[in-house]
Amino acid sequence: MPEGHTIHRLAADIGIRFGGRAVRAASPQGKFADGAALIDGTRLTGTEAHGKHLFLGFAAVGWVHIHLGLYGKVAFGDGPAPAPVGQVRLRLHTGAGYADLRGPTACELITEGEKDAIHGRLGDDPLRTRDDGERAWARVSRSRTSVAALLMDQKVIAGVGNVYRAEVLFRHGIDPYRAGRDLTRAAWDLVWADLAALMREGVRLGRIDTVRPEHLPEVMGRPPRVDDHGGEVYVYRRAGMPCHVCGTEVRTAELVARNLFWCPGCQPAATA
DNA sequence: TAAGTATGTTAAG
DNA sequence: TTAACCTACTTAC
Repeated sequence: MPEGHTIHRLAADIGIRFGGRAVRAASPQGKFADGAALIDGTRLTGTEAHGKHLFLGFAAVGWVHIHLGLYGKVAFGDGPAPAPVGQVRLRLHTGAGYADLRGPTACELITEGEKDAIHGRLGDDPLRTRDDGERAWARVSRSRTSVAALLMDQKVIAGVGNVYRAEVLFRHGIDPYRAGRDLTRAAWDLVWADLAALMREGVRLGRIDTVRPEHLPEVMGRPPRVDDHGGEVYVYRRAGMPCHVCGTEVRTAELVARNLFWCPGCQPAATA
């Protein structure tokens, strides 16, 4: 689940459920027992997301910084909280509802200054209205690194993960191995705007859908995709299967320790 | 029961 | 560049 859209959605959902109220906090699993004890009973004063980082503000204490990593999850429930199931790092609850955090890479209490430092090392986030992609373009346009690697670099662009990376490159017919500096300004502007739109839709739907209406399965005569990541996509995890648009076999390769997917037909390597 | 996999990041070498 | 870490679920034996 966790690319930037998941985190922004969590910031909004936690804000709606618990914002402005005194909340009870506990760490049933024990790994965040000290932090939970400090915020327990204090008021949640704000929530924020930047890229894949989530910040829960408790003005009286500080910020809870959460990073879900690869398999972290938050589960919500209504009513009084039942006995915790599995490894619950942090449980927030009121009489009206609860949220359970499991498996995060990070769940820690930090100061305003430490939070600023995290923002400082993150790049532009397509989901933050204050970010326009200029800083990201400054990095991309000067880099010999592949655009596929740049899109995964949180210092360059924050919140894009393996799914959005693969899908946005497909949607713009960009060869993932093309160097950042070989992208045109116009191509970058389209990629940035598309990421903002796709991810905003991801926040709204709670899943990653990237297939244009004219390529939807009911139009193309193929069965709807059933995949555990939950959305309709062009190339992500479709290695060896025919491209929805041109029929070429989707390829996969490892790039910076992650699985890259692309269609060589729709995203041809530039020829000199 | 064990192994493998996952939308991620960091620290060690 | 490699390994480690966090959890739950699926697949293989």
